[in-house]
Amino acid sequence: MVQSITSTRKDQIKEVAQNMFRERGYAATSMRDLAAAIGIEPASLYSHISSKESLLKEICFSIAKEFFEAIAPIQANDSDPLTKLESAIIAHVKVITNNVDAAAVFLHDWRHLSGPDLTKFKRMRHEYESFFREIIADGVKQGVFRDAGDKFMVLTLFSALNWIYDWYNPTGNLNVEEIAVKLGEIIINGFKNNTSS
Amino acid sequence: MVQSITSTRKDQIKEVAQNMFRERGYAATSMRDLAAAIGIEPASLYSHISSKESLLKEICFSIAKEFFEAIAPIQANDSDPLTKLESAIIAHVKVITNNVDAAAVFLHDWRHLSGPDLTKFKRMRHEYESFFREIIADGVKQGVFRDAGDKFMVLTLFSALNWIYDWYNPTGNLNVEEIAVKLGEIIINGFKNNTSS
DNA sequence: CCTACCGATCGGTAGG
DNA sequence: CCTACCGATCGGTAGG
Repeated sequence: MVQSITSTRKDQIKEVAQNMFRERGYAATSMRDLAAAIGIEPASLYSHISSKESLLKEICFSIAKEFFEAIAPIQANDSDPLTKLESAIIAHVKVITNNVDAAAVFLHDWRHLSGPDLTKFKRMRHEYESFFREIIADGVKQGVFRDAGDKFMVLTLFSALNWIYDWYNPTGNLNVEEIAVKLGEIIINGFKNNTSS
Repeated sequence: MVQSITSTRKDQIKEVAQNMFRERGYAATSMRDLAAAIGIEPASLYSHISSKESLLKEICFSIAKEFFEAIAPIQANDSDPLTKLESAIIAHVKVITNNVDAAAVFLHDWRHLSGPDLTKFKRMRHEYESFFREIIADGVKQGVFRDAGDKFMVLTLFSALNWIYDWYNPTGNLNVEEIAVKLGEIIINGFKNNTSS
């Protein structure tokens, strides 16, 4: 019913959809649920979007863009693997905590994309992960990180980072910066090669 | 069509359901999909189960039971927090990797439980997490773990562990034991208080 | 375990 | 953005 001043109706649909998709899942959210939450008739949604899946597509790809933009400055920069990984972790965590709903949809409901969108999504995700994998591989090569296998380490890294949306509470007593830094510390400490220290 | 010798039709339904729920999600899996995969008519499913949700319930609670059984011997034992956490992590990871499908359903689709089952599920999960939280709190108190806040640490711990179902491949080149131990090492190393070393 | 079927709900369209 | 509506599919039951 109430529409914020800066957002169009389409943005509002996207926001409400993100929230409902996160809470109930894409498949379990009907267009009727969505319309009711916004306060319009179900059929009216189609004046702004072309299909339920197109809505999912937009959510997934716009948050993907945020992830890439967040790591771009780090990619450009040529610091050591440790500093680089630390910045990348913080950047990644910030994107998630600043967009919990969209991040949850991105991390789960992408499965419901189909055809070329699904293919494109997987390609992007792989590219994104490669950035982290390379930093880790460099760190291992330079002896700063223990060698647990870079593939395994990336998986562990994203495992630790990607579950945040499940428990992060924007109104809780930990702020984004604190979470990002603390989480980064724990993981990096876990990766560090301290057999030699 | 083909029914394994040791399992009843009901077990078979449960197994196929676990797999389909994991792959497509509970809401996106229809009883018709399930019946087709088994090779019987949709209506015939109801000779063995009472409803779609009861199937979800059985999956969620039987894996919950496995989690509790896995940590029971560790609970009984009174070793130091470090050893205890290590064993608990390994036990937890083993349950997940030995039951990837059920674990995925347990970790995600429990949301679709309702009424008293949902309440009971949440209570059990909280109890399970408390076991880990206490070990961590002890470790922090004794100075073996850094103090990042035990609530935050448990969240980080489960974040790192619970995503495994998403990438673990039973036919891959890492076996369960290796994954469990390596993952445990990384996390515990991350928790360790090495400012004093 | 099957045939036959139910009411409810789904995503989406036509036409204004 | 709404009214009116479509064909398809849903979980599940009756009765054998």
